[in-house]
Amino acid sequence: MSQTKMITTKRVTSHEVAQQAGVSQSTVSRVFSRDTRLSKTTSERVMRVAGELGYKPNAIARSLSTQRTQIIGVVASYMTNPFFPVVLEAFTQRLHELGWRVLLFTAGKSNDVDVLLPDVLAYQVDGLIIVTATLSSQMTREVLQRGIPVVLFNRYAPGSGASAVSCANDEGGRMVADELVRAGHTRFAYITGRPDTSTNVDRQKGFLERLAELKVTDCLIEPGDFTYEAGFAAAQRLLTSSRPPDAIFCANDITALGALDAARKLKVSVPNELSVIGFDDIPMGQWAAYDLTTVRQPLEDMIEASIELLLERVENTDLASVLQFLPGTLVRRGSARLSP
Amino acid sequence: MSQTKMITTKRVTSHEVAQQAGVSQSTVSRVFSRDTRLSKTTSERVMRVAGELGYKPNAIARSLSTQRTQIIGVVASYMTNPFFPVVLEAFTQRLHELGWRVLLFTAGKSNDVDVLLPDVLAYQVDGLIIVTATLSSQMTREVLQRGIPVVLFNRYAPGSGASAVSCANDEGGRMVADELVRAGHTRFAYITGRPDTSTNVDRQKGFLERLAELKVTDCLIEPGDFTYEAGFAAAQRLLTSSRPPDAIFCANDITALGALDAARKLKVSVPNELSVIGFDDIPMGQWAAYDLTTVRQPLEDMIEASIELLLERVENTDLASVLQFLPGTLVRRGSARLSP
DNA sequence: GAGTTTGTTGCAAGCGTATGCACAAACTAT
DNA sequence: ATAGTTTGTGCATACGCTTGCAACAAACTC
Repeated sequence: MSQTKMITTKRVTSHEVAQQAGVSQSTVSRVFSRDTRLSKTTSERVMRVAGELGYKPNAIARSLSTQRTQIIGVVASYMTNPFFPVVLEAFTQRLHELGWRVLLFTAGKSNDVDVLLPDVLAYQVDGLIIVTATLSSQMTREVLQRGIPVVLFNRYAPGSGASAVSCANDEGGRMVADELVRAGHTRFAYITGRPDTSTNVDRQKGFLERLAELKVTDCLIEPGDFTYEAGFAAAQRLLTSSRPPDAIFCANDITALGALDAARKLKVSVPNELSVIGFDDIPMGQWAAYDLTTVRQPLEDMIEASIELLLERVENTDLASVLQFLPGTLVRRGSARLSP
Repeated sequence: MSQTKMITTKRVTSHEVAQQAGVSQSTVSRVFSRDTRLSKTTSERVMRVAGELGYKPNAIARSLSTQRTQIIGVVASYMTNPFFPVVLEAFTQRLHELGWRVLLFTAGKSNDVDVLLPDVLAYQVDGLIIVTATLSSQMTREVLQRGIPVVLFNRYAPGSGASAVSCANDEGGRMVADELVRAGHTRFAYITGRPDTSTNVDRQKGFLERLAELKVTDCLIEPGDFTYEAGFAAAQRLLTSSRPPDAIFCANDITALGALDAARKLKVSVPNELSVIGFDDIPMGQWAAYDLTTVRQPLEDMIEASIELLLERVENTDLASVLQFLPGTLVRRGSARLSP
């Protein structure tokens, strides 16, 4: 069908460079793969000719030949939560610095992760980073069986065979409980994220466990889904109830911002009448309008760890999977009362 | 060096499927490229065997053979401005639906667009979408010379040979001027974005031109850079000056949010004492804390147009480049006074 | 029943690069 | 001078797939 005459396009290949430079194609190839045992003379001549012709090695052909694409697949979505774009940008940037390319996939309403995974695999990615959603265990198995290492970021699935890097979410939840109790709060609430995520489960678990240890039993659980809107609605429900809480821990920052705006709308004074604490430490938390107290995830370290874990396993497929939890730190700002 | 024994990994190729199914390799290939003239019998048998063996066509090999990678390169950065993540997600999603993959590149401090472009090219992308930053004209030329169509999103560079899709920014600026003047404002200000972007230039130009047409000459220009922090600082400077404006037009929404927070901090009542209007219509503008009046970019249409423009040119390299401007719409919310 | 058309499938030549092996030239050591 | 070593380059094949061309059997046509 599309038999358009390709008049202009003239891809320069290593053969042409070789011919112009009076060497063999293999020599050109060796020049570009920095093969040591090449005379400076030829090397330079080839480079010069290549430059003149505008030759760039064809990464696709190289991939086919080396059985390595130097491509990492990244699955990320929910870009309306500012946490993910920042993570994505950092990953892309860092991987690029290390000589890897990023093939981006976004899960969404129409396409589940499991649905788009075959496409990921078709492109022979050397490794896979999953920032949003989780793979079905069946899919994980299929991927790992092909010898493609997987790292889950900010989530984990023990026994799946996938490695994972996550914040120590339970510990974070405990820190928040400590902080709020120490500040003298008595009536607590937790606004959840999506209930099927390890992130939400652990934050909630740590929070409630620590509260129990401190002999606090008065904690409402209000359902949310990690969004601003859910946070707003949940906080509104809580604050207009017969016995409103004086401290709210939110499953993530964006939820907390929603909660803060609900408080503002209801003229509930923060932090005098109400403390709100989030989780993530997204840039917006620092904005004057919010000044959000939160648990900071050690993003840089988490990303660095993820990449290291992944690339190690790209090099050596036999390495066992690893779960890694990095500690968060409480960042005290204006949205939560301080202990006296 | 890395001569690890690949014990587990057994990539299934079309040859193996062919052998198992008792047909030739080409037949297997034809089955997977939906070649019509194949008997149902063989077709189904091949499919069944392929399923059993877990065969997926190797996209890399296919790319090499067809001279088409089905990969679109996307350059995007500044993920802290919520506008871009949303755009990126939409692009990725839509392109995936249409059977294309996205290779993501982020420009940044260390790597300019021009620096990472060679890498983009090495992977033989079939097309290029640039969401952030602009290419140097030299680079654009080099890309286009290779027959790789380029679409600039939300920015343009006339005469570069690259197509572009953008909001009618000047018209948007004019709409804002109209709205603010009609509401009875008299002392205006514009907080700029990065001055070297078409986006900023056009919004400013339209705004000022329309003000001039309406016989308004009193408009301060305060430098910004499309960030919250710059908006906050600029608004603070403006509002604490000897003769503060009563209406501020911001180069984009995130700047406007900063301006609103500055006003809040300085106890300047919005919209009574001050109107603020942004540009983009990011989701956060709807939040209760801001309720931002703004010019909405027709994102869906812009993305659809970009993709159409790009894919057209992937099919037919000879098509001339096109600049396309889609009209924005004023979204009236609470941050700007309404006309009486 | 010979000639023609139609529908299926196989053969084989690429696509652009990497790399083991062979070999010539230039040294080093006897 | 000879044998052994090092250094630099080319040859040829492989990577997994697509696709033009040809082969062939089956189904028609007259």
